[in-house]
Amino acid sequence: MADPQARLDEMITKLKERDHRLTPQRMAVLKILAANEGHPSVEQIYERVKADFPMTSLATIYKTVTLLKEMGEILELGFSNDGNRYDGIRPYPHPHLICTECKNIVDPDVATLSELRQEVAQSTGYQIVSHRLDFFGICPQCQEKE
Amino acid sequence: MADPQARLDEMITKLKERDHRLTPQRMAVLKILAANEGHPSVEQIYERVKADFPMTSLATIYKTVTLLKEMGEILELGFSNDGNRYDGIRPYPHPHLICTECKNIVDPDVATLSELRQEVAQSTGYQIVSHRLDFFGICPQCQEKE
DNA sequence: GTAGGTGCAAATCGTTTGCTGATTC
DNA sequence: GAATCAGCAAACGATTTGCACCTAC
Repeated sequence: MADPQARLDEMITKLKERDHRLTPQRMAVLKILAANEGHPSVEQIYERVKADFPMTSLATIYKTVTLLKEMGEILELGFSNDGNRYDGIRPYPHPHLICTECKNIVDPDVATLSELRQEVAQSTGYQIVSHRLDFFGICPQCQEKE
Repeated sequence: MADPQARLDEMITKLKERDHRLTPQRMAVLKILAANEGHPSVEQIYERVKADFPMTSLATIYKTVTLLKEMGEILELGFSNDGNRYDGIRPYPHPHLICTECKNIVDPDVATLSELRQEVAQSTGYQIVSHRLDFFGICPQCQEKE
């Protein structure tokens, strides 16, 4: 499930099932989201798409991202300050590790997470639907720079 | 540490130490944050303060909240959609449980959380500075309404 | 008296929306 | 050919800022 090409094909299939069209711009956005390098922001996607299609507008990126989000094909990491970030390769809740210096985002392995959800559900009576777990820190590269 | 009055006194002390003043509006904001009922938003604080001081402006609420945030006396829960929410009684990272229906926020007890941080730090080499853990679900009251 | 605070209005920034003309299927 | 999409500009909502007046200390 971490194969960008397979993920891209899957997204394309899902779009066609819903009678959505594959324009060159949209294709470029899909590729970037499926690659998921550093969990890009809309602005970053925009810059990369403009390299191939200089006419592209920000609104188009937003529209495609919103569509994929509604389809559940990408995971949105919302931030109240900076812009939101997106994960197109693992569109389900999972922990993230965010470098506060370079703003890169990676996926750490966390073994004991599902226990946490159960623990909270049992002790509170809530019906847990989703979760969000972010760790903030300084990545090894940025530590060296200091 | 969950005593609103003690927390209020502590905030007042911290403000005076920094040569900040205690205006009636600011006092009202502090009280609401120290009570921490449901982790209020700026808008909610504004509405409650206006009950006592109708002249109060939103900007003043924002300025006080920003000041307290910078002083580390309140915890900000940023949300990219809805407005941010604040915790004035436990101004350090801890898990939250958010009802997606009524938007209320409570603090669940989670035992195994500190292990998680260590696990991530060790396996990634990051210097973990902070974290954020949110669970989204439907609270018992809202479950009954359905 | 003075540093700091308040209230107002305007500015900001990420995101959304309305519309018109173009494009995919 | 028709439904969908792209691009542009205007609208939006939460938050911030600039500034003149005010007030706690």
